[in-house]
Amino acid sequence: MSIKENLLQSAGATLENYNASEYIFSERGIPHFYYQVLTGEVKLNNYDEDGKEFIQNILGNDDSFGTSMLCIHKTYPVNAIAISKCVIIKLQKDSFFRLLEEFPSLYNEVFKSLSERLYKKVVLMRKISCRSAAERLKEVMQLMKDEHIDQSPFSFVIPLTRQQLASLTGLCVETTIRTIKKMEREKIVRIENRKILY
DNA sequence: TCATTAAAGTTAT
DNA sequence: ATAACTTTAATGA
Repeated sequence: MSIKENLLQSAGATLENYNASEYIFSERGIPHFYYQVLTGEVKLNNYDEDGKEFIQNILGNDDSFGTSMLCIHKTYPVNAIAISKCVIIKLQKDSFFRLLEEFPSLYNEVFKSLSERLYKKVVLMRKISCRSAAERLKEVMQLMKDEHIDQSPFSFVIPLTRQQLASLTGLCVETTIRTIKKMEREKIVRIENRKILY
């Protein structure tokens, strides 16, 4: 779900380097660019009044982000922050829309990608609301695992810290840790040198 | 059932 | 070294 890098380049896109924890854009900012991850990982998040983080989404290789806000001229409802060192390709808003005009097939790509995002968001929201901690964690892990080919038990290494898992489910870290431990005892997950296998 | 606080051990920068 | 993450335990809503 991405636009070819060379196509973006020819339309005038530029590469940006970010270090872990650097902001790419922040909440309430005005969208000016189409963004796509080349390497590394990016999270979309919010902080509540107490400073507690809620992660909306984690993006990786070839994922685009911030696109929906570009189309509806509203300010960003989230921050975009680099999780690791990463390279982001970004294209000026006007150039992005010109590119879509020039290559209508891209419209389908973008449309499909946005729809997919929306679908997953709805599914995730339903799964993490009104459920026990263990169920929330299991559903989030399952959703991530669904993206991968190998569905056999314990084949999927959860690519998140317990902190991030907590921020993604709205649980506190301690509860997350205790629940994961319990799930290990119940053979739902396996833990190998601190990595969670599902 | 889960959040919060505190305290201590471990890993990453 | 220092910050970030992980873990355990006690306490309370």
